Amino acid sequence: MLTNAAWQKSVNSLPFRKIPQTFYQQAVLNVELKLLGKFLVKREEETCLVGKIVEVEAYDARFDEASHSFKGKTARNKVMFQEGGYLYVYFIYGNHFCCNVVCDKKEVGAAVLIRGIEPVSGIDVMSKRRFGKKEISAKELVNLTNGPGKICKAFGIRREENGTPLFGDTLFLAEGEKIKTTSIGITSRIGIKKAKELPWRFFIKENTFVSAL
DNA sequence: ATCAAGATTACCT
DNA sequence: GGTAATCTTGATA
Repeated sequence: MLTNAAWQKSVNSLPFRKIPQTFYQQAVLNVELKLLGKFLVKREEETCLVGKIVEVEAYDARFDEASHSFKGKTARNKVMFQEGGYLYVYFIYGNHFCCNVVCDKKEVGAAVLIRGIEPVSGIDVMSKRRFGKKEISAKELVNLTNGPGKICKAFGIRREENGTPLFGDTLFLAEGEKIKTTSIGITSRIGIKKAKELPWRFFIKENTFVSAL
């Protein structure tokens, strides 16, 4: 186990520029658009897991019946009502965790679901968690993090990570690739029954780690 | 106390 | 393309 000072030093020496909390405190659709191409970074004891965000969906308490926050604050969704910059993690279908980036001001109740990630570093750790082995086939690789539940499994994001500040040192977002407007696809969101008409799913076109067309 | 729904995934034909 | 698995949550009584 690293000492606190050594930990701090190793975090600061990473080749990633951490996104400040103020970034998250703007309108959810603005944040959502800029999330594409950024890196999700998770520091663990032995490794550093990194992945590029390639698919996202916005949810908003104010005009969006599909959002967990639509009917107001509850024990489950209260993190969504904090000011932007925290991770909202929920458990679904008795099996899976999904993670969201909380946006906008306090009490707004808006967040962006991370649906697709292109693995960059720590792939053997992700593989072990998803498939129980470090070596995986090409077919397994494309299935590693191309869905919200798969991402949380691979990155080890569970109940304990709910409410984690994204401006801390263990789990954060970092500057990534600039994505051209022309290579961004926009559709309605996946897997919901209400508010299907809202075109709030953004993804990087042609990227293999997008969960669906 | 009971119950139905759910921001998914894996596996089947 | 279809569906079973699995259990937490929030609503209702």
